[in-house]
Amino acid sequence: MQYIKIRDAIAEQVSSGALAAGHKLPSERKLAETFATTRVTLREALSLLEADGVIYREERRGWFISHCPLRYDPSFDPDLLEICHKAGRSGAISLISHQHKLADKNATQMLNLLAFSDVLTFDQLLSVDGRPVAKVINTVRDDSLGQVSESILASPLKRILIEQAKESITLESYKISVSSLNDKNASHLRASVGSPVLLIEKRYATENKQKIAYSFEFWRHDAVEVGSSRF
Amino acid sequence: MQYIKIRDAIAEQVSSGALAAGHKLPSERKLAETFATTRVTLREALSLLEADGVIYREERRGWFISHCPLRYDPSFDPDLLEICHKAGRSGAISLISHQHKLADKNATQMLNLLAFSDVLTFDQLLSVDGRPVAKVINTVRDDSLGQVSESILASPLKRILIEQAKESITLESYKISVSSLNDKNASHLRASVGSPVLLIEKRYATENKQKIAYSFEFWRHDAVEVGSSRF
DNA sequence: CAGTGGTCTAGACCACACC
DNA sequence: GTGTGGTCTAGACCACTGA
Repeated sequence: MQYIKIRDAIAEQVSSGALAAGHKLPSERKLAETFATTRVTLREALSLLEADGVIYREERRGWFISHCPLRYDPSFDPDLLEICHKAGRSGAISLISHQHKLADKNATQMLNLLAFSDVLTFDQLLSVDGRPVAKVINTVRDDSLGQVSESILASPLKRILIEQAKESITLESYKISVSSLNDKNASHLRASVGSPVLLIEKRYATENKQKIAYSFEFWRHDAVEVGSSRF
Repeated sequence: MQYIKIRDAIAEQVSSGALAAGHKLPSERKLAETFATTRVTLREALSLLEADGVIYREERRGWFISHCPLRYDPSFDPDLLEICHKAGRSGAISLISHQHKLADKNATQMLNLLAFSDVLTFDQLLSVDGRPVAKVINTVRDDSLGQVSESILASPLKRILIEQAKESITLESYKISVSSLNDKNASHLRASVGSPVLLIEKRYATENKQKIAYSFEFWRHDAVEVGSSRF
């Protein structure tokens, strides 16, 4: 199993510090030549390293050394920007798009809506040190927020709900699973279609259990690890 | 992008119910012929489906349709066997191996041990409906348990600690990340080296914060989803 | 023992990133 | 424009599974 040896050789280079976080690996053709193999086998090795979070791929740009992952405690429901700040990284959220629209089947069910209700949906991109690491798809009941300006939609959902909602709101539940990126989400994250991601789903409700909002966060899996804060 | 279409075609077959959970897909050569492509491209498509948890691979045995994932709330620290039971599935834990030994570097640090301390380590395999879905590697301070018989080591760690430890013990912290299987762990899970897994790390301590035990659970990622119980 | 999956080769063409 | 990564072909051999 040649690709195991290649993986180990590259992993060794990374952990020895010969390759620093954020640096680009040599081209696939050069690496294949270095290890006297073909690109197919080499890419097998690189995919393993990607699965382990040692390196990550940017579509058509190449392979890069991963940074230390962010720590994320879902039950505590932290502010995404605060997580970055506390880790000494520079985080930024940009608004990709937003729209008031009729709730689709999924939204109707998740928010317990009547037929023909409106929702506000907005997509965000979280970048850390300039690299897009998470795409967030938010959906909020249209009648639960006051008038919100576009600039506010580039804040973390939790912050928006706290500041704009008419009632006090808490994280009701969350779910974490492994998934893969579709076409659209992949391009925002400069990733390839089908790249593995960590999917974090969150639901918000008022104190008397009325469902208000939910979000899907698609995280590049090398960029985050989930755990209790005390860890 | 041929492999996207192949993925979608197979996913469609699965969600339509034409292929039931646990069933085996046709051989790669047959599928490749069906979709008029080569095995390399076909396997690309299958890998995507695997990443999405739609199907899973058993080493040299082929590809199978995934079951509904188990729900796992790490902060609640559920009993693995109870999770299965509640989901109407039949779960079983088997003891792979166990050993009293000198703590290695990792154990010394995780348990805050003095040099030359002993630990008890034991590896377990969790099977659901006959399929091995998680390998658990446990490490416990040697001086914290009474005499334990081998049969007890086929119980969930939490249960062992509750029943056998001299003091009362709680889950101190946990961590969840995406990882990949090494040689040994892969073979116990009938998986391939490098298969993506969900890694759940847990640490246990006494009420006065003395670290007592920790475990690494390597889950086939199609078999589990993590979330708050209220979800 | 037949067929399967695991691994690997040695190419090819294209669209895109970057210079 | 050059080189890169993304995708695909058409094979091959081996070790193992399962009948």
